[in-house]
Amino acid sequence: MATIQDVARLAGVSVSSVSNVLNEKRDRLRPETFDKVLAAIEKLDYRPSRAARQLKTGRTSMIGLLVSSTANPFMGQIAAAIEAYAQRRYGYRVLLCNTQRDRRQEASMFQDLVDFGVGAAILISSLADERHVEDAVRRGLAVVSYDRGGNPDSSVPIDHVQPDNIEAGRLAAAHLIQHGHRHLAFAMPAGMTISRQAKIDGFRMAAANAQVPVRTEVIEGRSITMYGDSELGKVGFELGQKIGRSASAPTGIVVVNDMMAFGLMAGLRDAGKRTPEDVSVIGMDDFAISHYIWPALTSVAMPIDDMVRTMVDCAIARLSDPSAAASELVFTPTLIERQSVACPPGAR
Amino acid sequence: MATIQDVARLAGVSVSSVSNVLNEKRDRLRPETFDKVLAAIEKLDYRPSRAARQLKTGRTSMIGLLVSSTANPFMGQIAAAIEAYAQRRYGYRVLLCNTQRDRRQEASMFQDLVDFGVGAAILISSLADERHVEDAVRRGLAVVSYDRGGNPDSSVPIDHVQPDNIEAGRLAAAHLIQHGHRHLAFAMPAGMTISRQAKIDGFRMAAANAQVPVRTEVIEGRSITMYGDSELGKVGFELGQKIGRSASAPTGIVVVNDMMAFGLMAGLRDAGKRTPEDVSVIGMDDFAISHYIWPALTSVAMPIDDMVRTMVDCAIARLSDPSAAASELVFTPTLIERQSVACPPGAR
DNA sequence: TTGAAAGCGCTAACAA
DNA sequence: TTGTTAGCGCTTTCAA
Repeated sequence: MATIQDVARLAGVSVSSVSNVLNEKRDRLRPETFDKVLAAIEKLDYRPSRAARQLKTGRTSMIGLLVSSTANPFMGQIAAAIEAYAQRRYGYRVLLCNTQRDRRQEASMFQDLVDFGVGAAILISSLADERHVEDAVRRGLAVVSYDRGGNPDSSVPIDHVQPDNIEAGRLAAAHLIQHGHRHLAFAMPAGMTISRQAKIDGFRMAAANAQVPVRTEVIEGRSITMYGDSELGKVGFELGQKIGRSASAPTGIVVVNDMMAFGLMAGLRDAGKRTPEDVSVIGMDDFAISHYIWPALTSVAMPIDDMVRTMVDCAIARLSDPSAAASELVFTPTLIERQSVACPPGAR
Repeated sequence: MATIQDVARLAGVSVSSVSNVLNEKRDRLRPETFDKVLAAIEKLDYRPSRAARQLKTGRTSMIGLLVSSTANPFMGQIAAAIEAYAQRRYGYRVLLCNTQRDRRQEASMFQDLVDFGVGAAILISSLADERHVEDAVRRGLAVVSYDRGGNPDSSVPIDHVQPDNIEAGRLAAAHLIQHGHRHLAFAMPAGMTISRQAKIDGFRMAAANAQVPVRTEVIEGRSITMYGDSELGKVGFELGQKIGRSASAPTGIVVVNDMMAFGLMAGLRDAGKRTPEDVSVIGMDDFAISHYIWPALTSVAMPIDDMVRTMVDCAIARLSDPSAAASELVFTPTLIERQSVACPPGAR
C-alpha cells in the first residue's frame, strides 16, 4: 500500500501538501500543485490510512450500534436503516453489536467501542439500569438511547429517542374497545421494561377512558433469554395455547410485538380458537410480514425511518458538542388496521 | 484517557515494560514488575488505544460483513450469528454493511474496509460478477463469499461457503412429486443468480428423475431493488395473484425464499386459492416465523450455524495465511415438513 | 530483566 | 504557497 510519503515523492512535493489535498484545503495550494498531487494519488492508487488519521485526530468515521439481536426482524430493519442513513448522510460506517439485552455484554461492548476510538453509539435495548451506559459516556462516548425514557437525575447527557409507547398501547386498546371488546389483555414475556410499562399504561388508560366498563389484565409469558425471533414466537405460542384453553379468556389481546403475536395466534389456533372470530389480536412493530400472513395482523407501526434519522443525527451532532443538553424526542405511532381484529363473539 | 506513558510513569518502569505486560509476555518481566504495572493499569483505568496498536502492527480485531440487507430476516439472523461467534470465539467485532446487492456499493464498502485496515470480510450477496471482490482481495482483504460457487479461473484466493442449492431445489421438488404433484413451478424475482440457477437445476433434476412425467416451469416476478423484506413479499404477492387466476396453474410451487413464499400464499389467497388444498407451497430459508403462520410453511432449512462458524473460521484463518488455497465448502440443507404441502386437488 | 529509541502514516503548527 | 517537523500511542528491535 502506498503511503502519503510515496505520493509526496512522486508528485515532487512535501507530505503536508499532499495532506492538504486530502483534506480539500484548496486555498493553501496552487491549483497546479493540487493537480500534480491528484495525479500522483491516482497513479499510485493511494488511499489514506484511517488508522493513522484516527491516531492523529482522535476521530474515526464509525458509529457503534447496539441492538438486542438482528435475528429479530424489527431490529434487523432498524439496523439496516441506521447503516444506510449513517453512510449516505455522513459517510459513517457501523460497528454492530448484538447485546442479547445482557448488561455485562453491553458494558463490554461499550468498552470496546471506546477502545476502538468510536465517538458515538446508538443503543437499542431497554435495560432499565443505565449505569453502565453512563460509564461509557463518562469515558467519552456519545450515546443515543432508543426506547427508554430519559433519566433527569443523570449526571451525563444521553439523548433519548422513542416512540410514544403510551400512545401505542392506548391506540391498540381503544381500537379493540371500539370494536366492542370488554375484556382485554396485554401479552408480553415475563419481566418489566420501561417501554413495556408505558405500553401497559396506555392500554389501561384507554380502558379507563372508555364510556363502558372494560376489564383489563396483563398476561406474562415465560421470560426470554435470546432476543432472536424464535424464542419470542415460542413464548407467544405457549401463551396463546394457555389463553385459548382458558374459560374466562379475554376477547381482545394486545401483544407487545408482532413476532410474539404470530406465535400467540398460532397458539390460539392450536387451542381451537380462531383469530379474529373468537379472539382479536393486535401486534406492535408492524413487520412487513404482518401484511402477508393470515389473518393479516393489525399492528401499531412505529415511525422507524424518522426515528432512525433522528438518532443518527443526534449521535453525529453530539460528536462535536458533547456537553449539549440531552434531548428527549418522542415519535407518534400509527395503528395499521388489517384483519386480525373483529367484533367479539358475543356482539355478533 | 490515560496512555501507556502515564502507566509507565506511575509504575516507575519504561513503556516497553508496560507493553510487555499488555501483550502477556510474562517471561520478559519479573513477576513483581508485572504486578506493579498491573496495579498502575488498574489505578488509572487504562485501556490501550486500538488505533495506535493498529497503526503499529497493521492489524485490527474487526471483520467486515457485507449482506444484502439485515431488513431481510434471513440476513438478520446470519448477521447476528456471525457477530456473536466472531466475538465469542476470536474477540473480533463486526463492521456491518448493507449492500442492497449493488455492485458499486459493494465496491465502495470493500474499499472502506481496506482503508479501515480491516483484514477479512464475509460477503453474503450473490452478485454473479466477482471482479470487484477480486480487487479487494488484491488490496489485501481476505474474503469469504457465501452462496456463490467458486471461480476456478480466479487469480486470487476467495473462500466459498454455500448450502447445496441443487440439493435444496431437488429436496423441495421431490417432496412435491412424492405428494402426487405433476405440475410444478419454481418462483423467484426476475434475474438469475448463481444460487437461483442451482436451485432451479435441482428442482428440474427431481422432475427428470421422477418415475412419472412431471411438468416444470420457472416463474419470474418483478425484479427487486431493495433487499429488505417488504419488496420481496410484494413480488410474491403479485406472483401469487397471477398464478391463482391462471387457468393452467401449477399445483405445487417451490419459492426461492420464505419471505417471498409468504407473499405468494397471500396472493394465492387473494385470488381465491387455498394453501395447501388448492396449491402446495414450499419455501427456502426456514424463518422462525414460518413455524407460526397459517398454514405453517414447509421450507428447506440451511444449516446456518455450521456455515456461519465455518465462514468466520475461514476468514480468521486466512488472516494469517493469505495465500492458502481457496476452500470450497458445501453444506447440506434439510426439508422441514409443515402444513403448506398436501396432495394436489385431482389426487384426492 | 529492563530501558531507549525508532517508526507505523498521518495532521497541523510553524517556518520559510 | 510550500516544506519541516513534532507528535498521536503504541510495538519492537537493540543495547545495557
